[in-house]
Amino acid sequence: MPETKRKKASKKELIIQKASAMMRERGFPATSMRDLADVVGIEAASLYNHIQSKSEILQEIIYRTANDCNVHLNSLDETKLSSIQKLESLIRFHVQMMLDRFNDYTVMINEWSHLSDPYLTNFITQRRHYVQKMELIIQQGVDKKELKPVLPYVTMLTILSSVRGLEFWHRSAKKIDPQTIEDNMVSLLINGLKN
Amino acid sequence: MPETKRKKASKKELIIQKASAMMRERGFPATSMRDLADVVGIEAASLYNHIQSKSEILQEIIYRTANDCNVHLNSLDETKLSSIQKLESLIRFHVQMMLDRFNDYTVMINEWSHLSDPYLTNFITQRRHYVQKMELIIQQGVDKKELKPVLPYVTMLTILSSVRGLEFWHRSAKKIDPQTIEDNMVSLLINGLKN
DNA sequence: CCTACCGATCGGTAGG
DNA sequence: CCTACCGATCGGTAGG
Repeated sequence: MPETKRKKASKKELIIQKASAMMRERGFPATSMRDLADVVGIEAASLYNHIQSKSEILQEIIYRTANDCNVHLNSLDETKLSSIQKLESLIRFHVQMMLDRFNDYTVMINEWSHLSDPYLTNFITQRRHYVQKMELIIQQGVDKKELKPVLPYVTMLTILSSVRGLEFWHRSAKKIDPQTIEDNMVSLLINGLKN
Repeated sequence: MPETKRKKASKKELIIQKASAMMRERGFPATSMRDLADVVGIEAASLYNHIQSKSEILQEIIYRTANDCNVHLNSLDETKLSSIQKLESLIRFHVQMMLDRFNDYTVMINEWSHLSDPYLTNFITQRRHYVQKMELIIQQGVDKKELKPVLPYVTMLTILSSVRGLEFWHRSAKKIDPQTIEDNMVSLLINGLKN
């Protein structure tokens, strides 16, 4: 029955969305299924008609988000952008993920260690590949003299960490608009890299 | 009896040190007093002869670490360093905190939200003052044309976040030595700021 | 510093 | 989707 299935799917989405907000705020271990059920508006036991376990929720949030990051990074391969343009695209993409999908993105970078195997191991592998591809882009920029002779590893860390820092901005009441934040971060990081 | 007191104090230190390592790894909520007691080598109930509560351990770790940061920042007021030199000193101090006192520093920046009031409110206030002083240093550098016309808020976030990113480096098996990491981060950030 | 134990809460299941 | 409930584990205390 499509109707039933659609309703179920959307209820599952609601659960995951509320869980994402709660896990971002309190962290995975401090998020109880009873509190989650409360904000969804059902009893704790009823959650299990839509999801299999608390762990499954975390897996869904993290794997979807990680997948979107991978898709973006891979799409850069098929472009003819310069290294510096690729880096700018990466920075803008991550800033937008942090701002537009705040809960999911923050849960991914803060709570991944609470995944259980084999999902934990798989995530770590995915992330290793991701940062290696980023480092390769930076290395190519250095080789072509587009970038200063920076260490790709340190540069990659600095870029991803700076975006992560926007979590702090997001929580605060600062009245700087998102586009200004994005542009400033791009120029600060890119200026430190340009040759 | 000084002897007894000294012994007790050192046992308390041992408990806090082991707790710091465990809370860094798993987070505060996922750190159980029974697991902590195991690595200390006593029964869970015996922990309470040395500490008052699980919360007290978190408070001790965070307040000591925050205090050291405040002391360093305040010491800059009494120097005649330029804005850029002050920023470099700040970056080096935080990198060293992250590398030398990895557990404590990481617990502070990742687990502070699990403090309970009034410690939580007090910590947030302290942190707000800290970042405001940092922003003032950056603003002064902009005013004196030592720095590019960056936004102090975004710049402060970028610096602190970049240091936080070293947590990732610390966990990895990268064979870059600490001094190289520190120097690279200083040059990457300072080069992006210099006028 | 231990044994013994408390009430509360956890993730999850049975059965309807 | 609910009521009723499970065993496990939590932070912490009493008493010695």
